[in-house]
Amino acid sequence: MKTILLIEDNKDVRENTAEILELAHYNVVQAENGKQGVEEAQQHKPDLIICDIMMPVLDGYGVIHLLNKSPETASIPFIFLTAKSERLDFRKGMEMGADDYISKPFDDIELLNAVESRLKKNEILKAEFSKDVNGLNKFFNDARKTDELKKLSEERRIKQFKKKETIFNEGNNPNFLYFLAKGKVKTFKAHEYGKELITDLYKEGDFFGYTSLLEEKPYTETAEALEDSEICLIPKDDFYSLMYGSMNVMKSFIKMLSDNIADKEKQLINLAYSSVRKRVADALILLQSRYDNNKDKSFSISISREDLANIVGTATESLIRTLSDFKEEKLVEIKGSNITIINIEKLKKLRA
Amino acid sequence: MKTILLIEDNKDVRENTAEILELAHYNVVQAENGKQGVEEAQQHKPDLIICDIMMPVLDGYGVIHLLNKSPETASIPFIFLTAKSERLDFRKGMEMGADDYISKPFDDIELLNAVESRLKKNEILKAEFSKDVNGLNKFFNDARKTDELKKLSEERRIKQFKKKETIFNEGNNPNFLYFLAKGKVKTFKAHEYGKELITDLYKEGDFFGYTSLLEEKPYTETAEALEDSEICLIPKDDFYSLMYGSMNVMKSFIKMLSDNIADKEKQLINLAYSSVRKRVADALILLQSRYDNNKDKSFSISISREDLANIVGTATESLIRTLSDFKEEKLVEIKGSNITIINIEKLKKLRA
DNA sequence: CGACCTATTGATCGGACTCAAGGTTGGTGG
DNA sequence: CCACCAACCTTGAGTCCGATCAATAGGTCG
Repeated sequence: MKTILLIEDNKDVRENTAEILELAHYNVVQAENGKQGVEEAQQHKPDLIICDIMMPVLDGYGVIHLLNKSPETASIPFIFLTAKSERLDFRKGMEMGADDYISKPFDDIELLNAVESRLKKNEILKAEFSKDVNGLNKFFNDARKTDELKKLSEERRIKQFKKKETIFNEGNNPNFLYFLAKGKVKTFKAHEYGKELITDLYKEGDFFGYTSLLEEKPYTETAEALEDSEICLIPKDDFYSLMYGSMNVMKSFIKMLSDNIADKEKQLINLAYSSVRKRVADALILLQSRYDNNKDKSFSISISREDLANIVGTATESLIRTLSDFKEEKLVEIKGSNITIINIEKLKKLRA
Repeated sequence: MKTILLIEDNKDVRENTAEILELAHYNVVQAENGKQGVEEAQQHKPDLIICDIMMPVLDGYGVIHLLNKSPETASIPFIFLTAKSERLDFRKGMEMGADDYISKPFDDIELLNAVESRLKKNEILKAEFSKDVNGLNKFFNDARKTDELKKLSEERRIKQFKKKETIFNEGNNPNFLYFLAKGKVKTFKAHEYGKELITDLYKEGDFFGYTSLLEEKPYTETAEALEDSEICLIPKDDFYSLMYGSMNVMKSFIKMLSDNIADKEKQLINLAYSSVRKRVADALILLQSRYDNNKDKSFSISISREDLANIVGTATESLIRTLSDFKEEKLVEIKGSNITIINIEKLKKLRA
């Protein structure tokens, strides 16, 4: 059940409004002034806040300003309630980050509509889009379902790519966001002849190619299918209108990008100071975490030695020698190009 | 002179409004329907758009939707003009990314106020916050000047840090955004005893420590003063309210973070496949680009060999040998801990 | 001026790269 | 269905870059 925090100094209005909301099966927390409201918000983490503007002690603007100070409360949908439907008020409220506006007097329908549409919008974004790329994907998937743009997704071009086929090239100008419907894809940067460094690996359900769209610059990497794949090309315009259409979407992106930076920095220090042996262990664990879906059984993957070497950032031969060592130490099993991880725990200890 | 695009189908209203704006010394481009308006927007790149909602051919919502499709036009401030001050309209408009709302009939003052406040807000952000950290800094500086939060900046704590003093530690929880008023600072990740990798270098006027704030996680790196420094500690709440307060700020951040990722990826491939010699050349160029202010004279910097080695990601001795080579090749001059770059061109060729 | 830190040079060692060759695997066409 | 080819995997030997250890020289700060 959703919790709504209602901040309103007029007792009649407050109780009336609360009643309407409660009849619609919301859990309502009431506060009779701004200061109390802020405290309740911090304590209860409501799903939505409805707040009067003119109040003693601390007015509505003050409330939103204080709540914006912490990321936790800043992302709670915020609806202003005001007696005078004056434009100036409204403008100030919107600038400070309110999501909606209801002017008194209002009827039940109007109130509930605003509340519901706001909650629904936020729902999409709630599913913690932080950790990793998966977050982004979930976000896109969900967004597509509800967004008005969904009609566009139906016109999406689906293209087939053969194993080893190039999807986009370093230096090209980005025109699409890519969605991997089926298969596996790698993105890499080329150095000299034959030397690549794989910057990312994608699996079914992943989106890729968005960093260059965000930078509005040519691709700095090349994408290639690791196996036969089906890929949807989503016009960049759709991506942009989705991106720039909502503050919450942007928040998710900022978080995701920061995480990405942290990852790369970790990778940097490993490349600088860790031995190939450690880095190979790391790469195997990365593969497992990315491609393993039933965590119960032991994980195996078919990957070319060259690709694996390019993840680690070493020569193919060096990689193979390390893998052979791992085999002797009974950490992995090898059958052709297929690698099975037997002892993930030992591998994890090894990489540190 | 600022250019304003006015999209309005009613001839009287349009010409009247245009006249008001022209009297206020704006350059006004007129369009009499949505379709034409979009074309004009793409062609003229106006500084602001005022647009009616109800229009034949293509209505105001259609206009904003189309403009949002391209980053160039998406960032132009957008003001809706509407006859009916209905909440539903307004709500829809705001959701689609309009920045403000003016309802007809309006008087001169109201119109001009809205226009000016919007232009001013955008001004702050216009200065291309892309390329590098400098962008961020400029942004913060400008933002501080105009933002209502400026009063808070006066209560900021200024702290003195001695050379080699730690500012924050890996694993600590972030509570501040740091502003380097004077001195030099490095951030680095530690690996084993004595092995560090410098992830960033800051100079006077730079902000740092924001990635961990964005991630809302403990620091993944340590910050240390390279020389005696003066640093302002800005409470994280202030940072958050600034961040989450505006869509444009967030856009700048997204761009900046994407650029940062691209940088790190470049660094990654260098660490993986380039020789120490190349990487040293690269590091010297980095130092020059970061710390050189009068580009005419040859650039010199005083930096410990250990720190330089930690930028490159190599052992101190290896770095020194390479530096000695460079000295013999007349690329640099060395006096104690002071390094002067003599031939930057050759260095640049070398690093590739 | 002495203690301590930093820079430099030398010698040695080892990890990882390169080149080379032989073994496997899988796919294709006869 | 088999033979053959190409691509890939694996192992070996040699080499070199860069790390490490050690010792000395140069600077700096109290």
